[in-house]
Amino acid sequence: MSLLIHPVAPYDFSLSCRVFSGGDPAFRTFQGGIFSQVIRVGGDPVLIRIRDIGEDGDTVLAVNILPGGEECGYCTGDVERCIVRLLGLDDDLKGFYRATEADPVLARINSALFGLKMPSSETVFEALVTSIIEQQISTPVARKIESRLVKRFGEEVSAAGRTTFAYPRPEDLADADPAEIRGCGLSARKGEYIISVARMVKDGTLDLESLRGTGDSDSLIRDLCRIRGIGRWTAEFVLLRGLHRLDTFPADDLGIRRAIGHLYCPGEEVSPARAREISRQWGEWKGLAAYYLLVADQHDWRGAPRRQGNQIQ
DNA sequence: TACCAGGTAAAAA
DNA sequence: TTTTTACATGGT
Repeated sequence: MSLLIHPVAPYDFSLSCRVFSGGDPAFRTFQGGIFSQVIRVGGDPVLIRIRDIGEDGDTVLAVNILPGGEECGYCTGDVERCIVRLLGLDDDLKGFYRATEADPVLARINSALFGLKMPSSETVFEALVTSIIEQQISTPVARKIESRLVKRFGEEVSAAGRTTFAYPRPEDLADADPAEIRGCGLSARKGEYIISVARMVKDGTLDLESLRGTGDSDSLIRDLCRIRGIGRWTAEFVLLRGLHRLDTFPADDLGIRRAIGHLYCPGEEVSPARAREISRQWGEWKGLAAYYLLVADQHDWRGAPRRQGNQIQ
């Protein structure tokens, strides 16, 4: 099975997927121009592989879906909607570029990273688990731990001669043995947070998906912070990655403050308050601006990454 | 070898 | 009320 998707221009597929290169092929990766990940369609896990077959700067995405036999009951429309959300294909970057052109630092970055869109997680729950894993530890370490968690608790899909895994659902983690989560490299404490959130979602106490499109970002952050294990930093990343709220600016984040330091005030320590102050000029696009700054900082303008393996998603 | 890294909740002061 | 402390792993 296959389908074609035409993203809203401008969109640079290869640049936008670079964040996934180095990812575990058993879970999600970008390798040889192909993005691959297991997603759920109608509850069933399928492996999707995406490449850009557009010509003359026009981006057209060809999606290969496995398994692809007639007996597979999925609807390609659902697959398309999922991918559009996953890669942010409907986002219109022109509005962002216009809103930030007065900032000379960002204006330069925007032209270097023209067509970069911010991806999202498939579910809000996934964004929450990822963000809990990333608390305090470095990104490369977090990715390794997450990869172990996915392979241990995610549903397996065998296709194209490879074994891949869907991201664990709440029901996959709700009754997990804490020792096994601990065995993936998480602290016992983070394991408690994850199991407790998974149970609340499973038994219906907490409906994370219903947060989409409801309420202003500040009240969503306040609501999420009531959950044990979720502080402001985690809540803001859930909004950014899980709800694709491009106005959310995680000012407490060390990486963002470091990027602002490098790009706006070299040699200076940037406090969260100072970071917030600088972000004010980006209005409703603060979150996407932060993403651009992180990518620019990591890739050292337009060359090789500054630090190998240090990636955002 | 230590020490630090996209934090958080609980303990101690 | 505000300030420490423990936590996990892997890179430097």
